[in-house]
Amino acid sequence: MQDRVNERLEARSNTKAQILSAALASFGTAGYDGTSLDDLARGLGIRKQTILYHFVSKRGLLNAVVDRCAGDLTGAMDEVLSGADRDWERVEALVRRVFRVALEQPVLLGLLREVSRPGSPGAQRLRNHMEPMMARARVWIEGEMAAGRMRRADAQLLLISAYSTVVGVATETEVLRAAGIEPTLRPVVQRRRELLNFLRSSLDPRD
Amino acid sequence: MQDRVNERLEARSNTKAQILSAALASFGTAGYDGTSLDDLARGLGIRKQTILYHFVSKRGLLNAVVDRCAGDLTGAMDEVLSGADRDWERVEALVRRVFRVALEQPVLLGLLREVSRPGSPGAQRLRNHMEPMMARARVWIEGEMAAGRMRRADAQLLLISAYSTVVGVATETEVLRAAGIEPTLRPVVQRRRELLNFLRSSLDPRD
DNA sequence: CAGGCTATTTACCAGTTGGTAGAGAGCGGC
DNA sequence: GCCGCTCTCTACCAACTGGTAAATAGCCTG
Repeated sequence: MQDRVNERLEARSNTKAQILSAALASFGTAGYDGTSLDDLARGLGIRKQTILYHFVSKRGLLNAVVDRCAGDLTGAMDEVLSGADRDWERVEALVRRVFRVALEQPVLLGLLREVSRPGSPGAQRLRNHMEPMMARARVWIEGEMAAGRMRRADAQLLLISAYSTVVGVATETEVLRAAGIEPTLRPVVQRRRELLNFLRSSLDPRD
Repeated sequence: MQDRVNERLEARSNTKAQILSAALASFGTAGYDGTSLDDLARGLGIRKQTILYHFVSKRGLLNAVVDRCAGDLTGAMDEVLSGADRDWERVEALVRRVFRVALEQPVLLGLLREVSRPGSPGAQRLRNHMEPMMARARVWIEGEMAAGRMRRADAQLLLISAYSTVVGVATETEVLRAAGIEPTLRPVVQRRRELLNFLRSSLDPRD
């Protein structure tokens, strides 16, 4: 009996999850406007109305996708910000953790890129997710600066610079592919190193 | 008589040029799929069929826009590559020149971003424009390396890294705006400095 | 077995999309 | 005065868009 309930719950989340991940991929590559619900459904072997049943509207689907991605990101950042690392080590851990998420889920980067366009539907929603996390990071950094454990700098601008570097990885991967080069880890690792260097030179008091 | 001819020619290029720049702005902000010919025409106070008369199809319009932008970019690069600067100075001049184009025409960056997505219509066309210029730059850099005037490095990867940094400026501007910060020159200048530092540390033999 | 809930379907719709066909206006050359 | 060229327009269309309404089937509970 309970098995049956589980089975149905699994079946539900299965369809829903499949729609979600297919939508993530499509929004991230073809863009929001470039994605049609009919195509999406066809790709999954279901009818468009099933998508609308689960997510009410195309906009609702986008929101759900954004929510999931933002959750993955803020969750990862949360782990680090609740962790034991301190001072500069924490900054480094944060960067490495975010890059790890990005590398594990390349499609996530595509969506991030698509949705960071101002005026894009979902831009506001992404911002609502990221802002508290950014504010938290900012408060922490500014605290470190005040305590003399980090050099003084514009924390806000620093964070945005870091964020856009991560999104920029998506751009670079695409440029590489467009240039006919199968993307490797190398440029990504290089970007990460650049970002770490930049942050270290801005923040590390030992420099 | 000749006046009349000129007037007509001017009128022609006027409409066509207006369509072109409006399309550039719309493709760069709303994206290709997010741009409708009807809206575009309405914004210009003309009928959609006038657009189609001048550019045959929506795709044709995109191609024309890409051609213009790529022309601006390769033209700028061409100037420098035909100029008097040598060695590292030439690299620096190249970077500064390209950034100048990007700053003078922010919409161009938006289009570049839109069109660098692989699978995007126009991606191939952009590539066809950029490739010869990239190849030329690469040959030159590799020559400098062989002559010992630059340090050895992967010229191809270096160029792509530089290119995606420029495109990344578009991303950053948008992220800034999405974060509610009116974009200023500062982050752009910073990106340019970062890129120059990166290139210098990779190429300048004096380092 | 009746009733209700969940999930998916078929049938349908109004609005928008890019694009075609063709008419008309203004002009210069013959 | 008429032809032909360039440019812009009106009229129209088939295909597709996101979305609504309602039917159906399977399952659990009472």
